[in-house]
Amino acid sequence: MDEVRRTKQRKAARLLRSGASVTIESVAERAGVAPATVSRALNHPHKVAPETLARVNQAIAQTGYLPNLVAGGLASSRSRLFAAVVPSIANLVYAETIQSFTRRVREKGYQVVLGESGYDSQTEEDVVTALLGRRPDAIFLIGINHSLECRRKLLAAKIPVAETWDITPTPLDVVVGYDHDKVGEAVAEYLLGRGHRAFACVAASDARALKRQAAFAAEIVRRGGGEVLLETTLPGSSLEWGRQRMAALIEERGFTKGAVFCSSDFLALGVLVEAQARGLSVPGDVAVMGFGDLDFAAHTHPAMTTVKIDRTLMGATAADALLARVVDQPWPESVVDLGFSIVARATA
Amino acid sequence: MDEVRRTKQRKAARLLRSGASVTIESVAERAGVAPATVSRALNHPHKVAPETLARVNQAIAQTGYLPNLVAGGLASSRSRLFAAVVPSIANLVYAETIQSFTRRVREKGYQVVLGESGYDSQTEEDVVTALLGRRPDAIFLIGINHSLECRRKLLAAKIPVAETWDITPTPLDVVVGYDHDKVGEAVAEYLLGRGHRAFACVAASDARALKRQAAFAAEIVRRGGGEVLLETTLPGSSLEWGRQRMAALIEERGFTKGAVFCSSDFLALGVLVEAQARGLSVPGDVAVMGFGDLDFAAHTHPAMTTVKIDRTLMGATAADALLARVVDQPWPESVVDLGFSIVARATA
DNA sequence: GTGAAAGCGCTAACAT
DNA sequence: ATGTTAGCGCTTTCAC
Repeated sequence: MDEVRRTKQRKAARLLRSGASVTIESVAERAGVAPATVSRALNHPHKVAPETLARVNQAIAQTGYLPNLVAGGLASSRSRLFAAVVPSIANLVYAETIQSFTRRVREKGYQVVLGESGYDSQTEEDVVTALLGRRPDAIFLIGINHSLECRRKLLAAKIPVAETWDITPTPLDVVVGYDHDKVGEAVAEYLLGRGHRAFACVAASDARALKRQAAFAAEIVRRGGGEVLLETTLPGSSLEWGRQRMAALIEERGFTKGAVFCSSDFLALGVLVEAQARGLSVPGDVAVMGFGDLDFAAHTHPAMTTVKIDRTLMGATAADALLARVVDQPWPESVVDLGFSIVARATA
Repeated sequence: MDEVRRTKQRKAARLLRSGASVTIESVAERAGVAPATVSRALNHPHKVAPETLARVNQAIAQTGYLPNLVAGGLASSRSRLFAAVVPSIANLVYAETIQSFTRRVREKGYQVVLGESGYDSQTEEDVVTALLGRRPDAIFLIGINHSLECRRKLLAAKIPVAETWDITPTPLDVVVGYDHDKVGEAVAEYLLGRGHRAFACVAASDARALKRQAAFAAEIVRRGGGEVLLETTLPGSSLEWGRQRMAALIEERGFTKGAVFCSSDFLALGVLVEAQARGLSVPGDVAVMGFGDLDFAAHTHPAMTTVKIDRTLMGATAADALLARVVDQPWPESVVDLGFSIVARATA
């Protein structure tokens, strides 16, 4: 008895300190029902009598009760949290993917914890590990290259995993993306078809951009287009680096006539600006091709020819796949190829 | 006894189904200590004997134990989670703020749940409410305009709140940003000082951009610069809208000589492109001024004159303020004015 | 349809 | 320095 009293005292002290936050118990008392009924009213309203439901909802409104999802998550082993890790939040293409992903899962009552890998697989592993501690119901990743240890941890977590922005026959779970080799080849074919005879390729040094670059160069060679001048930048992408690499192409390699394929629209915009600033005409002297079809691509001057990737659909599809798996609904495909398309505009 | 057995059976069944995830208890058994000791080894290593610590760490490594932060959060009433809500994730300026915020809090072992308000205060309220259910230890917001109900809920949550990207003498808690009125005035002064005699201002219709626009126009008038042609776009910012508004300025308002102040660098880039596409010289005919000093601004052609905002510092400072408050360390200032600076380059 | 009871996996006094 | 104990606030059988 004495012990019980002491416990109550401690509890009271804590509540006082924490501002006596309202719990399911206080709502239950007010509504004259058991806590379990309040829980049901919230999570399975159809399992509760209409009038009881009304009383509970009234009590909730009166108290301003906000269910504690941490407690709920622990009790139900469903955190209603999805984890997402991207190379960089400040890269528009990933930001847009995250945006559509976040919106879609939010519609279903899930929230997103965000992590950033900085294009580094060790960091990715660390971030993934940290996020898994939050026991997310599913996880969203960019790319298919993860450290062995990272893959192991992901598998051990036994949750749905979506890999995106690439494609592979052997995904960890679901993969939704497109084929970078095919992009490189398609661009090579397109540029050759436009009659260009000299080629360069400026790519950021991240795994996927380099894959496109390699495939592009190989295909140009295979089709008799000759050697491709290769330039790379740090991962990420910026107008500045595009200008820089184009300047190098012109000054160090004498490239003033031909087509340049860039691994991102920002890089391509830089190449375009640098060419124009030096008095070269685009596409007359140099043709420029971007990648991504970001918002601005259609509105540069001249309008940018690029490769369109549906980033929004990619985020939404990954979300749908994870959502389906989380509730054990069928989601037959484990490999979703969203493809890409070449958008022919004026720069190439 | 029978009951105990039934319980154990249920537990066993669950573990089997869930893959028998390793808990603090299994680690404790393996290390030959009590669960509390494992907890201490993890959270207060200095409170544990070196050799015990070693045994525990070994057991952790052997089992691949990953502490359940959900359970930990519930037990300690510290979720080690920060919430962040921004108008749009796909807007570079917010993405960069989130990036520096996320990085800084991660260093201290916190994670970030992300929400998006879509520039709408009702949506903001909904998102904030949902995130508060996760019992974050602190929350990061953009702007100082929140619905009354939203403010109420924020206050009721009794957690540190950082408002950013604006300044006010009456923040909910801490505010770190800069003064939009002063920006408008400073730009007016700058442009007048450069000898311009006709003015336009293209602004996205979000609260802060409109504040800058109004202050700019008022200051131009006050200093005898005449009426300012005002154009607005939807919230957000894009090159496309910049071109569009500039086209309207030229065609509908006959604006072919003067200075245009834009509420973002993307908008300014659009204005620049449109002017150049129409054969107007920049800054000869039209001067263009942006806002934000995004990466690309220094590398457009001509280089863009703009207003520099330290987005990275803003995110990091907000993070520091919240981190300090969460651990009850002193953080004296409740209003942090990061200021801004005009970066005079070639377009204006 | 509703209530009682038993945890979810961890932390934090408290006792030793 | 370590173990014991009592919850954190909720969900979920299981009875009724």
